[in-house]
Amino acid sequence: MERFWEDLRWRGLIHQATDEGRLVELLGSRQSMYVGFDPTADSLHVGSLLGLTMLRRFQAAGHRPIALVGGATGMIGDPSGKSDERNLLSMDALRANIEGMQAQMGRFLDFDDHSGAVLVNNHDWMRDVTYLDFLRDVGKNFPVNVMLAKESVRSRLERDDAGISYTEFSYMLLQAFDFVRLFDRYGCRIQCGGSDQWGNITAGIDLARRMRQTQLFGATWPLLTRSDGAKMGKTESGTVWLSARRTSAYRFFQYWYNIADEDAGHCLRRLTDLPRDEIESLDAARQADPAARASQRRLAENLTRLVHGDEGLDLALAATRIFFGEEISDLRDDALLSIFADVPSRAVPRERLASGVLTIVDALVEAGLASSKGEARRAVEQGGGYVNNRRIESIDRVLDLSDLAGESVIVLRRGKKNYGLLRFE
RNA sequence: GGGGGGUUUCCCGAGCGGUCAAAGGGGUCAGACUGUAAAUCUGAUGGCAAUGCCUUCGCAGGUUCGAAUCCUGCACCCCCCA
Repeated sequence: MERFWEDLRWRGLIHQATDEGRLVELLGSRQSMYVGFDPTADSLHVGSLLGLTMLRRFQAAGHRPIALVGGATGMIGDPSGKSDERNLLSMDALRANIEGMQAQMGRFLDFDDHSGAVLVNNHDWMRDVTYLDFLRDVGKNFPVNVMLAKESVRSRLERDDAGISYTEFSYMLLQAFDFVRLFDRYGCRIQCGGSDQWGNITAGIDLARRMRQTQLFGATWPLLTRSDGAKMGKTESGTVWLSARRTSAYRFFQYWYNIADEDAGHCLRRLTDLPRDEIESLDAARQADPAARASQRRLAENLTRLVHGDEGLDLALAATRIFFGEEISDLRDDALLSIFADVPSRAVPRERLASGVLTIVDALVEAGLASSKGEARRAVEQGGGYVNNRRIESIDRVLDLSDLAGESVIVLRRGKKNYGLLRFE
């Protein structure tokens, strides 16, 4: 079992751990380990990936992973790492979010397997606890002076402009209580989380010592950051989600494919389950020939397959070839429409195409790729107009039925990456 | 309350009776280059049935063959003196 821990260390996944010697010893037998997830949206995102893959690694090593969805704590809001008081979510929104997240976790964890991954919602045990019971049983064990010393609370108290509500202040107690309950129910002795969770994790360990006279353990991974300072999993256009509905497999693939060279090694180690020797040879290849981007490709393929399956990866690869120049022909409409799922499309009567009156200039405007005919004309004259990825040579070009890329779709493009679809119905 | 300055095309900013759809810069968009990076270079940048026509220079009138440019009134902004 030391090998397992050694691997986690090598991957850079261990930031802090309580009583590491005994923890490693404990891992010599089958254990349960839990990671909590905030139900702040109806989909998990790249930020959740680390926790999911951590659970996965434990399952692969023969332990039982427990994914805890914070149905109760989500109603409160974790102040850790947050500079401002958070808005509370409605019950309905929470329920929808939890359902969405549960649906995605099956990709990462085997819930049927003998090592039985478990999904729990802390609302299930919190909803029946009365306020008075909670204060007597749990609150009694929390010295306020210790709570005030925790980083998550202190940083907020030191601000003149933010402060912290009693509600958020209490968050730590709920998460601590979760740990005790999971110990009671599953014998779970280990909790992992991002380094911002250290305070909450140790709070649970303290509580278990007082309430159950038992020793629990915790470990944190360092928060995944990008070398340029930007947050991992964010782009100019927003969060990178794990749900294909929110972020297409193609865009997900592209996010990883475009990771900076300096970040690629970290991501391979922390997020993929590729073996050490392969990662090290990718490191060497990246040094020798960065332009080949072998690391980024491997990373993108590995994660896209994990999150979107083989089908999703195939789709992303097909879309990548097309978005980077490959001519489009002989494709079916459904393939085109899923590849271009993120691209705006416009329906046009089929007669206009058949009767040979649809000029390329009109088509570009119709597809929303130019805001005026003048702009469309300019684009074509400068060589920036494409039909099915083939450059338009003449401003007099007229579209007809032979230009269809699928049964009823023509793909127009302006410049490098602005696509627009016309559907002829 | 008195005096002065300003309001220009996406932004900044020239223009001070015709040659102004309006210099220059930024941004944006294309093209080349490139590792789907950054930088760089080139071109474009009000609309349209387009050797022309229409709309645009705070708003409304006026002078003139002709106004972003001159005059009058109005609105908003800035500065100075009370």
